[in-house]
Amino acid sequence: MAPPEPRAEPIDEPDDPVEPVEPGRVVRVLPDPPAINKSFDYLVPDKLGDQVRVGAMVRVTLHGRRVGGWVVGEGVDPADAGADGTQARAPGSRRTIALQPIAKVTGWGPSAEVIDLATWASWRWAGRPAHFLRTASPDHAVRALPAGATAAAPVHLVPDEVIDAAFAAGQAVVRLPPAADPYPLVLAAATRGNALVLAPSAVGARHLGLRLRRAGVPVAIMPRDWALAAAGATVVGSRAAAWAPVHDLAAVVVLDEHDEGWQQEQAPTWNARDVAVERARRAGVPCLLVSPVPSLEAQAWGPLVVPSRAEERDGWPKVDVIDRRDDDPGRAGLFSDRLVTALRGGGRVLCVLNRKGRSRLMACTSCGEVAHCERCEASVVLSDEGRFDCARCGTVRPPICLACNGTQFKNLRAGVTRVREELEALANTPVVEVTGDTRDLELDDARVYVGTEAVLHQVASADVVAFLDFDQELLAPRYRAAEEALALLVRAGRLVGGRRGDGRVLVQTRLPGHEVVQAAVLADPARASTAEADRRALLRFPPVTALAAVSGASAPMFIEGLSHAAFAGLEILGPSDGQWLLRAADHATLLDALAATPRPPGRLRVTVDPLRL
DNA sequence: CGGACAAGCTGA
DNA sequence: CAGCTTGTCCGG
Repeated sequence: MAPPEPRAEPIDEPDDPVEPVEPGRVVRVLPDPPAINKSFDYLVPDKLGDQVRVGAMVRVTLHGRRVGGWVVGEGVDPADAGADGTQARAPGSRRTIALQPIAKVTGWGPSAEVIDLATWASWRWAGRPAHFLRTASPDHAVRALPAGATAAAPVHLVPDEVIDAAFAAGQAVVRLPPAADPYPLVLAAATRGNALVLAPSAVGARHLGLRLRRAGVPVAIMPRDWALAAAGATVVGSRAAAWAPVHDLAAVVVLDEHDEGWQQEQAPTWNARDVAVERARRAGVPCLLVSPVPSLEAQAWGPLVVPSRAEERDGWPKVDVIDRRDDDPGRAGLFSDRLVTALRGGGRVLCVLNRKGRSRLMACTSCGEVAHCERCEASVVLSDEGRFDCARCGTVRPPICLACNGTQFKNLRAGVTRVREELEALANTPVVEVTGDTRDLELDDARVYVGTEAVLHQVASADVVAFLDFDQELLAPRYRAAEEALALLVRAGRLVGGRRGDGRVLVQTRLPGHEVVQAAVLADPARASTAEADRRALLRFPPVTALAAVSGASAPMFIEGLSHAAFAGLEILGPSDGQWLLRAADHATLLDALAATPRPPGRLRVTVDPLRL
């Protein structure tokens, strides 16, 4: 033996060599580093016996080092080892394993229900269970749960046939217009027991929670009140709260279901709305998805409950459409007379100009029509070969105006900084520029703002919201562009209020007849969604199909394995820019194929339900 | 993840 | 062939 060199760090491990284990409680632990995609069995020391249960967060020794983990199973028989789902123990190998004891119990963690949900999510978004369990875990160790909150105090509930219809359906998509207050619906859910209520922004969720609390409802506001949520209360939060513990789940409500923020941007691209829906399904409790502009996904999921025509109309803003085809397609295009009047009118004006991305728009010099794809309506760009290329569906056509057969086109674009200066001159007042990374400094000083859509998030209210170039939203080369554009109008509508007030939304466009514009003008979202549903069906985009994008260094090998197995109903498209696209008629076909294909080592990025292609 | 160990690359 | 880098495997 080498001379005992003093160890740099004294690790206390008195019971080093574990002897062949006699009876005792054994639990299965999933280590916390997501890369260890495997669970292991551990012994429960007697003194920890009362704290170790499924969902407990523990620390264990793995390969000589301490890692955190979750107890995901109990009462396992160590004889039938091979602890994980991915790889069964080699047949014939009968080796007994010297089990290590659990080193420490950190505290409470996600419940068995949420652990099962994480297993489902790892299939649904091709991710690691540890990733979801991390999201589902408290940010500080929870040693003990507080006393469970008692039943809600009596609350005055406004009888409302929309609410009744929604809950009667068990699962429903509730279409409430932008200016409508969803609070009565949330309150109705909370009076049924411990509800899970999700709102897209943390601030909005907090306000909602405080409002419920004032009404006497016991409320846990996530992520701070994790322990209270686990003990029993109505749980309110934003995206991560889809994973909150809820003691005796009675109902699920997702507000602004259409919001793209529900989906996580990096893989696994899980969607909180879909997690909430699955949760409600598993618990057998009512689930309501609320939105002024229900997504096609939601509409494919559940029945639509709609308020009266009059109520819905009142909840949409007055929308003025300004047809820019009448303008000189050159410089004056961004500043219509109507806009100038609004700028000089005295109220607070927000001007929205999304200059993100490289979207170059071409307009016909003779008639002003924006060059767009004849197949899918997206804007097209002039390729080096002198043809129009559609970035969305790939259709190529000769550069001829679809409206007047003109062959001359002008490149339209404007920098936001110059626009700010011009607005300042036109309005004769200081104009503040707001972008994604603007801090909320002297924001309320100004009367006129200009910026990307961030301006709609950072300013609380306005008299006028003007979209300087709405075509950029309508024609963006993303397959969800129409839904995203309508969502912007919803946001604008909330800032200016319903049509009984004085607020207005100005839409400058060369496509005044576009169904998204018409949907807002007529307060009828169905106009947009029926047109969009047809287009998606034609192009075989979700929700008619299910998609996944595969990229990264080891993508070629993964794709090879996938195509070798020749899964029925799975299409493999690409590669384009090093990215493959997988398409199937439904998620089950797509995800079962992904799950059945071994992952090669190396970087592999699988994006299920990509928002852009 | 991170340690163990095996298989390759380099240098004299 | 030592000595080091790079890769693959595996953990209870």
